[in-house]
Amino acid sequence: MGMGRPREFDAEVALDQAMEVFWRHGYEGATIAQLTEAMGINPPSLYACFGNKEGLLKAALDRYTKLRNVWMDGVVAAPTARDVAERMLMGIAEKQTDPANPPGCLLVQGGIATGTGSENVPFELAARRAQNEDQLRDRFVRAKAEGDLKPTSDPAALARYVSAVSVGMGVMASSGSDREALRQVADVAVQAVEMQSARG
Amino acid sequence: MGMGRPREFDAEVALDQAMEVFWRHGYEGATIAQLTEAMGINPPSLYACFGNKEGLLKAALDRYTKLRNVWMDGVVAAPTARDVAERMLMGIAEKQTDPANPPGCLLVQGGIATGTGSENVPFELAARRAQNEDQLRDRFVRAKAEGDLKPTSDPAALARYVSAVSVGMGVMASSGSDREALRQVADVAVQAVEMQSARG
DNA sequence: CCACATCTGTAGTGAACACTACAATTCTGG
DNA sequence: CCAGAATTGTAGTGTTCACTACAGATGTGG
Repeated sequence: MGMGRPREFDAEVALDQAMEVFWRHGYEGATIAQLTEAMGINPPSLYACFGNKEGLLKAALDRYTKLRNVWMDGVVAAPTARDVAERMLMGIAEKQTDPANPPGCLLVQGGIATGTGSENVPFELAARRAQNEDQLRDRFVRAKAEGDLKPTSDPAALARYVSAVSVGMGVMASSGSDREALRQVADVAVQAVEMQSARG
Repeated sequence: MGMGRPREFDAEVALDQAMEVFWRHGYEGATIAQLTEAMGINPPSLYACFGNKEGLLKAALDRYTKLRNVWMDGVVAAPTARDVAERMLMGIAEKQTDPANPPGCLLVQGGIATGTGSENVPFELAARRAQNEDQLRDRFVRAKAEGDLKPTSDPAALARYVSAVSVGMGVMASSGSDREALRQVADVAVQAVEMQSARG
């Protein structure tokens, strides 16, 4: 018994193309026709490989968050809570205005509100945003234990705050704000974290 | 020559219902069937009154921003830049988790990314968000002139920052964050503005 | 009371959507 | 080289979408 005809496309390359379409048009705004054209395949190949449109989105999100987590590991490796916030927000200002990608963040652009039948998508995106927030919170908990953050500081609140600013910057980027505008936002935002630092 | 059969529904009441549907499902996620049912009218009445789906959205946005502007006038009436930021962000924490409305902000939920043919919608929302930012900026310019904000402060950057935090809070609210979580974000965010205050 | 203008409900319209049936093709194992 | 398994391109499927034609209803001006 043979193993069948081999796939003629690279699933990861195709996923990158699909990711860009979802990033630019959102889950519901992206059509199968756009996706298959960008991926360079025909609908049956898409469905055989990813199940359905939502399965394709999840695969694209997995790939997106995987790359993002590598970056986040570098962010939380900064020596202080203040530097973590600065590295994160300044990095986001850069990434979200990188002309190599659509503006903004896939975890926001993917879909905040949806029609009936796609209610699952916003939850999926929110869950992945929450992962980043958790990682930040853990880092800030450590910073507090180390005496880097004030004893009165609230690491969870700080993490939520940095996460909220990131999302806000993503929306700004997608609606045309340039890199300098985002840097200014990041610069102001970092000062709030600085105020919670022991030597702030 | 007569004036024709009079309209049997109240356009403002119908708009409120349409606003809620757009708020919950976004522009593209809202269907004409959902809109007409919520408004209590049939499609021909909708099209006769508002032109098309996008015209209905614009009318709903006009109504939304009109109410919001009244509130914003109260916000910028606060005595200091810091109090303006606090009043705005704490008020947003409350409004975006008000069970009388869908969670979040219509100017975000309405549509960040869209499919082909609705590219105009995100611009429309961004333009209305920019109005609020401009109003904040003007208020912070005044605060700087009054010596309330430091001479080194950047009113435009501060306004952008507060606007970005507002948007981020809106996304958080729509993905399930409760009022207390938003209040914590607002509380941290205000501290950055406080640092730019002359007596901060 | 009649001509006319506008609204209302019913019942569709064509287009676009996500998804798939099917037959031809290309591989592996024996 | 042949049988079976998986992928491929073509060409659809039914459904849902925004939007509208039309006929009856309800008002105003003369």
